[in-house]
Amino acid sequence: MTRATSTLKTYNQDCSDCPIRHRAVCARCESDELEQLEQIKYYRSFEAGQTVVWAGDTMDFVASVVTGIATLSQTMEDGRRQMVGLLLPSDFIGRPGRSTSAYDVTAATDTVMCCFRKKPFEDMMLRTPHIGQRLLEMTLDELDAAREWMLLLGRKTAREKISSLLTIIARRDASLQLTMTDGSLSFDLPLTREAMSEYLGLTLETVSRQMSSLRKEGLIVTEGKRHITIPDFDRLLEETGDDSDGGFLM
Amino acid sequence: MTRATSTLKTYNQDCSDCPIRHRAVCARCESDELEQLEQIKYYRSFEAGQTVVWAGDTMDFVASVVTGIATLSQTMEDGRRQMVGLLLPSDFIGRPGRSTSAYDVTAATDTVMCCFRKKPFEDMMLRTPHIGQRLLEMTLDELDAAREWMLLLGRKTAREKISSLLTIIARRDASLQLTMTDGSLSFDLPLTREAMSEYLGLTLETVSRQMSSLRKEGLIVTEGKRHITIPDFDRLLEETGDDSDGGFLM
DNA sequence: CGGTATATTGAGAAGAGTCAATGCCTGTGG
DNA sequence: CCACAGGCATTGACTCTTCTCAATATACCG
Repeated sequence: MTRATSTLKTYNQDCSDCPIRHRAVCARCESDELEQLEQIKYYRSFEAGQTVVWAGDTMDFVASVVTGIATLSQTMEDGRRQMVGLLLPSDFIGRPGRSTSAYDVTAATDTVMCCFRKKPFEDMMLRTPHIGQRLLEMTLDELDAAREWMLLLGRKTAREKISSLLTIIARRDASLQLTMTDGSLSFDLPLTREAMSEYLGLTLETVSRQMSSLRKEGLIVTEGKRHITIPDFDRLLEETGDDSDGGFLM
Repeated sequence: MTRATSTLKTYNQDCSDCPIRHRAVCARCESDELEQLEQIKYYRSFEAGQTVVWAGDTMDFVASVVTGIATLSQTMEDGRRQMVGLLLPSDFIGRPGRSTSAYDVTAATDTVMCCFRKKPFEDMMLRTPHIGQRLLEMTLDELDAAREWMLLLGRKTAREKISSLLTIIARRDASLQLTMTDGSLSFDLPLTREAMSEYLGLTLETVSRQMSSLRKEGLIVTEGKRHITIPDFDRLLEETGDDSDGGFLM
């Protein structure tokens, strides 16, 4: 692997500049602990579409997503695929104490990861409770997310599934940063139709049809293939099947 | 709450006699740590069908399932329900650091739980790494299980879903204890058809039809409503859609 | 022995899948 | 700078699985 690109260089300096410093597995670390982590960390970048590891392959590192989006998916013998996780910046990849990956890990967009060599990381976990504590917290959050996704996969209609996915991505983009003006939200879909279908347990065609149907009804506006605007977020929310008032609004 | 029943008494003595001693959240505890846990633990029993907590209710305890089976499920406004977890003996209920339950917790069979008052348990977690470590391990296992279930919910056919559920229950019963004679397995289904349908993301009628179909083809034999015999486990395994050789056989 | 829960079965409707054709961006090379 | 290729997305027609609604049947409880 060649020298880090300039994008990478930006991060390769110092944990204190890191955009995910306070949300990742290192969130609770003190500065001396961060120094130790810096000894065993290195950055890797992946292009959109590139596979990070295949299910069953040995993984000699664990990692945090710094920028970009990665996906976890499972494949059946006959090729049916189901995405089982969507990894956003600060999310953790790999399982301490296990040497192989249980899932295919793929970069959905261009992605930068902060990797730790597995053995040193595991050793450090033993003497640094802050890491294990934070990892427990993050794992519990992921478990909640997985369970919410189970409800979507098991019980929601195609239209509800699409609406749910769009609101989730919109919410995330809105909270993490950008783009709300008059009350409308607008963002770039980081997933292809195929990736969406793998996430939602649908076929690509059904995804496409439902997107068209939402577009025809004015619930979303599309621009090019991937840019989405949601003129009225609450109206889209009503299509998700979720408790409209219950959950927190962004 | 009245005095413990005779069944409860059996457990109420001593962690060292506990049937889940080496698998539950306390698995790694030393004897002095167990003594501390004994100070804050108490047993509760639930009858089949009884609700342990409703989603949204405050939960002032966390618990381990000692005997029996409990379920976690989510409900949509219009009544659609999806089970998101099946809790077997040694599984953990509740989330440290959260005061309300995210799910309905229901006893599927008569169940005994070893409960810990939440606040003392959380305090103890802070000074007892063994507990947090074990909980992390268990949570990662649950996350894996949830992700496997996502594949089932998103991609498997009704027949594959039923076969998968039956093999999972059969495997568990076989490993935990009993009943294999000539190569056939036999066990009591701990779930009603309705509970099965909630778990599998199907309707009750579809569950029933698929059970009948498996019965007609001789893949299972039923006796009464709930007792199942699997004459040829491998043959049933082929119906699950899973990698036949890959995974460990019981 | 009857009553109530639970489970089975049937017929028809509906949602999503399949197969196939067409359309639309993006980026590359002439 | 334009044209065209290749990947991605859309749309259509038809099929098939699963759901829905409704009627029985069967097991389990007192």
